[in-house]
Amino acid sequence: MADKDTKQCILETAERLFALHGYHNTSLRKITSEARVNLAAVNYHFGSKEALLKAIFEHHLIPLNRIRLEKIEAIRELAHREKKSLQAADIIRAFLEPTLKYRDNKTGSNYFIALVGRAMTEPDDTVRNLFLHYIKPLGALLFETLREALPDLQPETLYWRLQFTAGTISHIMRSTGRLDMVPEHIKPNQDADDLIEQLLPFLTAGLEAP
Amino acid sequence: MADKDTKQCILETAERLFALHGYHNTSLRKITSEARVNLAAVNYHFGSKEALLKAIFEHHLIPLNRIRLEKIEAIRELAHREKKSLQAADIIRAFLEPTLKYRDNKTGSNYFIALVGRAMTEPDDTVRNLFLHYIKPLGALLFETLREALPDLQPETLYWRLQFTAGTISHIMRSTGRLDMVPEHIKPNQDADDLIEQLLPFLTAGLEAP
DNA sequence: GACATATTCAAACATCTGTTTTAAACATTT
DNA sequence: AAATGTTTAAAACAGATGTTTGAATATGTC
Repeated sequence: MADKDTKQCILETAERLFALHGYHNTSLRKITSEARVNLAAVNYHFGSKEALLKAIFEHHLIPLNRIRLEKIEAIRELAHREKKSLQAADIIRAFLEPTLKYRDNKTGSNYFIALVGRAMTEPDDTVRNLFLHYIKPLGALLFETLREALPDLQPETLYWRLQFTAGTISHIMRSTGRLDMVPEHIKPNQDADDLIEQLLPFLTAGLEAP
Repeated sequence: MADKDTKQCILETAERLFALHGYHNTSLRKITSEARVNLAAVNYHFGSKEALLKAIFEHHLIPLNRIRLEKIEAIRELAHREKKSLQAADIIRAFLEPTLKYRDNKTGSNYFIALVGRAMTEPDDTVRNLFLHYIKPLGALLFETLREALPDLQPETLYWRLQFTAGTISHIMRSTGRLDMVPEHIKPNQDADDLIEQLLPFLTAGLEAP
């Protein structure tokens, strides 16, 4: 870590620590000591702790969001072009696949997805507002597109079901290791592909429920 | 607030502030100034900030958990006695109803449910471990009971679907006011009864999905 | 009333937080 | 080689945090 340049070191360490322990429970001293750089380096390179978080967000979320937007739009246009009806399962998959596979890539940024999963639930405005800024357009597109796929659903019902879906997905994103709360004797697979195959039937059935 | 006894004042104020802003973002000074008591009163009456949180948890969660356990057991026994098959919807309802209706009661402890919803996602061990201590037996019972209701499901699949369910429910519990992220023009109803009628079909369909 | 106990209060404590400062080291260009 | 801009380093700053202290006040008991 020490041989790479300081800025990148800070970025990667902060990303990991923010994801594991949350934004507020991670002090600049923890970051800099673990990254083996000087404390003042954060304020020098990024300006402030908040700006560091923003840098992390933009670094990952802008490209990730572009992929997700494109995939959803593609599904939509394909259905329009072929005059077929939009499938809720396809829409959800278009959102889930880039998200969960992002966690499995080897670029050393495996922790980012957990950080985003956390961002949604952070009680503090700093993190949540930053997150909302990037996610709102995607939420709106998802709503619109699902509205086409499920035209019989009341808008209020779709609103709720999208909320429920968001709750499920953020919960899964947040959890890096083992999920407590339920039995110990089960060792579930957490690979992106397996997880998607578990999530899709659950969410699709929920969204399409009578 | 000032006329009631100090201990109760602290308890209620802390409960509300913890629920609204999280455990770590709520300082003892915020609590005591809003409750109009002296700063030292918390440590005098409860011993520490953590012990205060524990007192809040025990005050609500022990009776609430007893109700939820009894309801689930009742559903189970009823099905056994009448030789009917257990319904996933009934089990989920037995859990949801006491939980969400707890939020609507007038005892002035409307904020507790949000606090519990938050507890699950807190990055810090203090809060999460405390919460897990109280919730684990209930999680185990839910797993067992749902296993009976859905005997065709692989245990791993049920594990995941219970996780997804937990994500949805905690997300809903956490949100006191309006949920951001999706369209502004929709004004959903948040009453316990309406919410349950929205949640039940979604979760049941998800759990029973092929 | 007088004593003992329980509670409140203001002040201080030690520690941690993000940030700033000042000087030194390094690199690059002139 | 001197000058300039960039990066690191140690120290200090100002503010917030949970907790403790010791005196003052209230409450209850004989």
